[in-house]
Amino acid sequence: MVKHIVSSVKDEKLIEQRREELQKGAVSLFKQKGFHRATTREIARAAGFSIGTLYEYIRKKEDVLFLVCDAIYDEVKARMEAVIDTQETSEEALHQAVKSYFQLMDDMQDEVLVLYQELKALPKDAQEYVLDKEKEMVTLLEKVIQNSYPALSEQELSIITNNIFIQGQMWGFRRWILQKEFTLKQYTDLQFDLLKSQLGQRAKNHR
Amino acid sequence: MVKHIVSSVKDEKLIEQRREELQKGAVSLFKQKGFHRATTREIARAAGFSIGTLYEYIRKKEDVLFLVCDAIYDEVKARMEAVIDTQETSEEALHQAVKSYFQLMDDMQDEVLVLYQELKALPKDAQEYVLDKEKEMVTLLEKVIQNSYPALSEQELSIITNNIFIQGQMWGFRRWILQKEFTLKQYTDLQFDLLKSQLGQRAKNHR
Amino acid sequence: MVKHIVSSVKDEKLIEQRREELQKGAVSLFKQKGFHRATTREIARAAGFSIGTLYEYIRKKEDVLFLVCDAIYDEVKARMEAVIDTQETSEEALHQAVKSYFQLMDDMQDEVLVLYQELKALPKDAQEYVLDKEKEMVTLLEKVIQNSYPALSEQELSIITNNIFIQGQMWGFRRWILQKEFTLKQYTDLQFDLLKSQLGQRAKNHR
Amino acid sequence: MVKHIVSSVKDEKLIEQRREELQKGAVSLFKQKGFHRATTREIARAAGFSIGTLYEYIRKKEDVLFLVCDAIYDEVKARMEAVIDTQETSEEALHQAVKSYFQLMDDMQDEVLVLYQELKALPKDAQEYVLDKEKEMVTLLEKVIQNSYPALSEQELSIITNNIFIQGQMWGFRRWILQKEFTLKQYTDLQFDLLKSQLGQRAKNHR
DNA sequence: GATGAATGAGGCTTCATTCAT
DNA sequence: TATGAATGAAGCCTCATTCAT
Repeated sequence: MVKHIVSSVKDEKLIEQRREELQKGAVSLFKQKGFHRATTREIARAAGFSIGTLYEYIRKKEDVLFLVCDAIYDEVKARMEAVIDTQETSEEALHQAVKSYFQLMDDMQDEVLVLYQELKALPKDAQEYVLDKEKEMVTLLEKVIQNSYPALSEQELSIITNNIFIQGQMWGFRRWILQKEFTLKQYTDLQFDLLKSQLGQRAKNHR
Repeated sequence: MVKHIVSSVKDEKLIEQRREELQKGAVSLFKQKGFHRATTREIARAAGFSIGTLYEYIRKKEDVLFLVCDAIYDEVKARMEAVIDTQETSEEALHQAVKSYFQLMDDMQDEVLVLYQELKALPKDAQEYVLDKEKEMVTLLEKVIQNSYPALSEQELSIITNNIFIQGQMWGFRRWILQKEFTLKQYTDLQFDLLKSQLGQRAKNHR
Repeated sequence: MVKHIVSSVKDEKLIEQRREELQKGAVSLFKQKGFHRATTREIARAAGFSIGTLYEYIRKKEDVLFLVCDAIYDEVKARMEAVIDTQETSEEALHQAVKSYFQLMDDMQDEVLVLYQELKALPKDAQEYVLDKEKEMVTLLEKVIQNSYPALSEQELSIITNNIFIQGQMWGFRRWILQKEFTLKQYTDLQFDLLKSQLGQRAKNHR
Repeated sequence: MVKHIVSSVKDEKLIEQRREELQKGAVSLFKQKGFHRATTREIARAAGFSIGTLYEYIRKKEDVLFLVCDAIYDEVKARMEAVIDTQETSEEALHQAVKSYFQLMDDMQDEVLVLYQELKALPKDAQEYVLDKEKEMVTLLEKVIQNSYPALSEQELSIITNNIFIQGQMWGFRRWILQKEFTLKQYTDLQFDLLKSQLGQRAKNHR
């Protein structure tokens, strides 16, 4: 459970449950109107409770945003961990990972969009807290790449991972252009091909 | 001049001038607080005139955002055109273009950030108008790449261009991670190296 | 027991007990923040029970104020009666009475302050009920003065008594000025001296 | 003009004027319902402007209370100064002063009541600021008394002045009892008589 | 009897926009 | 054309009170 946000309700189980309802509702609301345009009353209604009850579980409207961002990252991360094997060392494992990651980004485009748009509306400390979670996700990808191509220099590994990571996010974020030109499969295959060119090259160089 | 935004002032010269003051002020304001948190009064003050005068040159607060986004894209585009040679066909020309583009994204990180954050706050039609300008920028990069590597398939060209375009924007947008690990030069060199791996490979394949 | 406030609890003993806890907590709370700024939740907590339980013993927040004012007057009155002898007729008895009364006002400054500040927040009928208790206290003082100086006219007696009564209350209420200039003993002695001048004079006149 | 409260309006004259309207309306409102029960909208309406305009001249609801308290003290003080001659040394001058002061307290009972009830709702620093004004009023009375009875010790002078000051305020504050028993004239005459007894006595003692 | 989660009316305050000067 | 005072809709949040457990 998120320790950072104070609730006036005592029952921890209930807090967990209500906050989940809250996130669900809020994400779908923020997708439509964004955080700033959503009113607290709308947020409450979207979550299925009254404005009074909303404020039993948060202190400020901002807290909802934090909850949402936090939950999105948690879900993304959980699903990445479920789907990505950090032990395997084959090129095929990397292929799998990239496909899974891109699929995940496709599934969660709206959530990722919310993240991109609203993260900066959080107070600095909350931003950092949330971005730390992002780093863990990047690290996950990084491991997989390193397993398959252990010869990469630190910087090469880092920049390649970042590129992949970003390309996944952009699939949803720049859907207005990318999804017009490519299907997800095409996008995935093309990017993986390009990735292999880079990695193949690097592997040689470092041998 | 932007035709989309109505002003009650008649003198076109004046409109041009005032709107430039307006953009300048607004960008620096939006950098700090974002569009939603900036009040119209603050916008007016940042531009150096009164709230009443502000409303002589715009109709709604949203108009300011449009003006700003539009101006940013115009500036980015102008500077790209100034710096990128779409005639040259050498690999070196591409290298120059990438370096220049990344340098530009470094110069204008704050503006790009504003764009990323606030574009979605515009009404749909304004969004499209502005994104069309972005497409032109992408097209510019695309031409340079194609000049140097004419053998690329349409999709390869498109995705590679998009990747480069995005990597430039992310340099500023994800500065909290990228600029901790890399200097701009390192980032540029590494990305260009990776790009060459891809292009070299492709070039061969298609020959 | 106070008949005016309805409780949903049947057990009279319990009511008595809970209400005492309630008063104790509320007075100390009202001292700090005043009635209006104190929330019912804070009142409940200060009394040591839950918000639900609070509402078993009162009907409205206002009831708490009534309970508190009522209790304060009861305590003041009880302590005055314990300490003031209405039988004695000597000047010394009056001296004793004044000293005791001032001492009491010193002891209960905070309570008196609450009374002064919040009494007007009660509904009219409750105000009257409570002020009747105050009158009894004034009457007590009046008796003592009359015992010692039976020659005073009705109006003289009344005004002198009121003055003493007020001077006692003001010791606490205007502590920010009086308690900077005087110790309680000095204040008491000075006021008693002044009182004697008046009474001595009056006594002569009426003989 | 009160420097302590910020206004977003620039025209100082206007501020002065609007704030006066504000005080007038607010006092009469606070008389009826007290500060806490009066809503900001009621305050605005009582002053004759909209809620938006109200907030052009104050920052917080509390500011209204400050404005009101400050204005009351200013008026009381101005009227005392207009009516009390601090040069004269005759007993008659003192008589005049007391009569005028009591008359003033009669005229301004409601205002004084507001002061008594709500002063504690102000932030500490505002309280001090306002109470300093009260001290000046006490000082005024003190001078008159000292002029007529220069022989009084410092403490005697101080306590006697305080008593008079308080008796004036109480005439309005405890009207429910005092104004039932006395007319203003009676109250004034009786209190002045008592005062003379004290002063006469003291004068002798110190001669 | 005791608890505390749920409720929603209503309070305070902000701020985009208008309009008289 | 420029100004800035005026407006009020609408947002955020609190808190007295209720009621199911």
